[in-house]
Amino acid sequence: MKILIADDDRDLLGLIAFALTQAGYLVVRASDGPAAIRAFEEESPDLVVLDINMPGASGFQVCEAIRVKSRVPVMMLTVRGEEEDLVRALELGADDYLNKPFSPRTLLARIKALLRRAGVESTAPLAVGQVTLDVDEHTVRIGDGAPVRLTKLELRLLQMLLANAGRTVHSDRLLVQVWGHRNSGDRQLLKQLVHRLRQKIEADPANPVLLQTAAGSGYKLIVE
Amino acid sequence: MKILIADDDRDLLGLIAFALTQAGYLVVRASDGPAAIRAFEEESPDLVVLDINMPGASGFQVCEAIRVKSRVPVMMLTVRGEEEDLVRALELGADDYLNKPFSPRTLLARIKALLRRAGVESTAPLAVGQVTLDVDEHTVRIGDGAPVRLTKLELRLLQMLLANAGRTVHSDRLLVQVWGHRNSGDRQLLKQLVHRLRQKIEADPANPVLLQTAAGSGYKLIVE
DNA sequence: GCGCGCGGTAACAGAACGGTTATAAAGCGC
DNA sequence: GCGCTTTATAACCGTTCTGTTACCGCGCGC
Repeated sequence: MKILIADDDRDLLGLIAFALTQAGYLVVRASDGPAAIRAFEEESPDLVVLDINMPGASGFQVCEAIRVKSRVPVMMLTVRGEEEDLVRALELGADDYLNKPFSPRTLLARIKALLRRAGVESTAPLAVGQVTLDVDEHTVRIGDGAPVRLTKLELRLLQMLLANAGRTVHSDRLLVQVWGHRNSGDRQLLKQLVHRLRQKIEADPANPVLLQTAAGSGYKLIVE
Repeated sequence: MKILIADDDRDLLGLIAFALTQAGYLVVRASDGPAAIRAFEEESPDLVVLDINMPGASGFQVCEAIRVKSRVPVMMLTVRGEEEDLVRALELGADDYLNKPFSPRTLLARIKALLRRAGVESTAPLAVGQVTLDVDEHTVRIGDGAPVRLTKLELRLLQMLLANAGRTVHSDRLLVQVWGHRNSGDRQLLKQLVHRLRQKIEADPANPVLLQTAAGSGYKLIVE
């Protein structure tokens, strides 16, 4: 699990990096905006921690640049009291924020929660009920059938449904998690993706058993 | 999603309630400490917003009372500069705080982030008396009957009635909460929706037991 | 009686929704 | 470039949902 941290305060950067490394994460550092954007593109981390106040490009700009091409979880570091900054960050697509000063323990807890929510916590083969998902290989196996190859989007969709197995996941949330945007007009994309995924994982795609529709809200994966 | 707001400033209370209602949340109000604790127990909200300075029992006491029996997310409203209040609130288990004065937009962004962080996004089935409402699945169960699918509007209506179970909800309020407008000519919409909902949840739709008419004002849900 | 307001019911049409198919555009290895 | 896979866009169809119109029955004041 790779985490990118961007902050111009070298001491703080070192402290955070130490804490995260201890916790078993791989840490990439950047100490200004442009470096952060470059590092993001080169390293494609699983999570990004951004300070708002940075030389070069502010955390806002970095967040915006990241959001254009990715839905990776972003955590913002803010100064207490700067409400407007905070709101702007959240509206730009940041997933969580943390007021300075904070304890490394708090940061770690938040990062874990964020990763869990994004469903990227474990890269190992993920098995729930009949469905066994191998994220590295981009394959699923249903029961003891042959592994089936999935595309990037199919994988992400299935990952989300698997992370919430048995519960309904709303279309809007799926749109955000899979594509990173929420234009409600893009329901067609989801329709298509679900259709294609059903062709691959359902014994009878016309009568889905695993990937069921929750009319009016979204989809859910049935496991027993 | 139900939110309890406790503040002794009626104007502020109204403003917040309006903003949150517009954003699609169900709002429960309290204007002093004891009322807040009572409301918390009766309504079991998904999130609580507490002013620190309140007559009866301070926000601290309310927060403490809530924390004894629940881990629901709590947001404190503080006056800027009162650092020790803030620290005390966080130690008592508050999850976030907001300095007065704040904009409704700020509050909304923070509440969203807090809900996300708490992972409350998927609401557990909401049960009052005979009626069990599962918002995610868009279904109700009456007693131990089979789950019945509801449409979006039916769900919203039932949600509103359930949130005010036992009390009459005025037609105008239902119109605003369900459709977002108040053209009094639109009573017919409500009539229809009530009719359709009764077909689904009443054993004998012609003689409603659960969803009763309050002649001249509105409707109410009977629970015992 | 009559007219009137109110709530309940029925019926229908347009909109919205989900599934499916077809086709275009983008990405990628060669 | 070429061919293949993946992704996006559009169109069609059947079903469900929703808004509208109309009508019925009841209570009430006149």
